[in-house]
Amino acid sequence: MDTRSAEEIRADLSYLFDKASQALAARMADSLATLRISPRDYCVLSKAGSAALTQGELAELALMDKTTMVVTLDRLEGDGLARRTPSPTDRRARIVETTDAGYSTVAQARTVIDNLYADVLGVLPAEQREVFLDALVTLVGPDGPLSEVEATPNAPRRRATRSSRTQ
Amino acid sequence: MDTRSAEEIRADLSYLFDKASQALAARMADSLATLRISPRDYCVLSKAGSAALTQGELAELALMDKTTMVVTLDRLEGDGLARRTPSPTDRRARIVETTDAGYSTVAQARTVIDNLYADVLGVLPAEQREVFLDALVTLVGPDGPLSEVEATPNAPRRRATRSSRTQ
DNA sequence: TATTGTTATACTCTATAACTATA
DNA sequence: TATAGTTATAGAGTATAACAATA
Repeated sequence: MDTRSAEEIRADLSYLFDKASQALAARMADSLATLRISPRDYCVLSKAGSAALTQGELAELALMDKTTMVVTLDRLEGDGLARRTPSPTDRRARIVETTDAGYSTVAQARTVIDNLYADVLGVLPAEQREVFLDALVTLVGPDGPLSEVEATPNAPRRRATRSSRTQ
Repeated sequence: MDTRSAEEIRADLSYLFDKASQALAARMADSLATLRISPRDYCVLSKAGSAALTQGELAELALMDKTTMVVTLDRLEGDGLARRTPSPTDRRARIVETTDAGYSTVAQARTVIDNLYADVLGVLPAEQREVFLDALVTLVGPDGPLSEVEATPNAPRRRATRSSRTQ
């Protein structure tokens, strides 16, 4: 797979983070697939459960676009895990509620995820595990060098006009 | 940004890895943009430099599709950083060479990346830094729980036939 | 006029299929 | 027949624009 030496790989922080992130995401998706939901479904469902939020509020909380939320809720509602109820105070808005089946799925998902994290972090001795997590929180936390996700997520994503379609 | 408590965030391994990976990728892209290249450009350019590889070999080494390599090399060649030369032994194949400008850019990029990594890891005390990197290598390494990227990268990505276009 | 949720659609990214020229 | 590189394009994901109903 990788023809580089162990030292070279250890020095490649981007590779280490990317691989860790992707591999864990893949295992997470596989695990949650047994419950017929995606990681995003879990994210939305678990956040919707407690509070009575509108779609827009939920989208903001889950850091996704409102149009992506529409698609996600369409599927969750179709699968009987969530429900859209008209807001009593604003006839434009719709409150997202988790169904009983949804609560059950979220509970099972929590167990699945806990087991996954335990399995992954279990390979590290307890002491090293704590140091590792502390370091990760330091890097990613509000004052850390990996705090911001800002800038250049992809490309401008602007709609093409006749004049901008130069490339 | 994140309304969760510090403990909740510390317990969310997916979030920590995703944010670390994305934030570092963003900083990397920003840094390399000053040299007018993308992270992928650097990856290809640095691997092409030493050996005299064909496009296909280079694509395999860089873990990308040969069609993606074509697009990448089109741009690198257009920018005068790489060159395609006919293979002396196989008239179908083309050897990828790094130009003098390409070598210069790679050298500058290495410095930029080294500085970035030093800046990021510099927030950790030396001892913690070593424990952290050891742990990361353990998790991601060949015998670790985050070794494989396998399975379900996205969706099947098969061309639609009349019968499969059910969804 | 501004905002909520929806629909339609455009843009990026990446990979599959088909093609040309060799082997 | 099989393979290297190319081109065309499909598929997935996600965001922008426009719209209807309501504030």
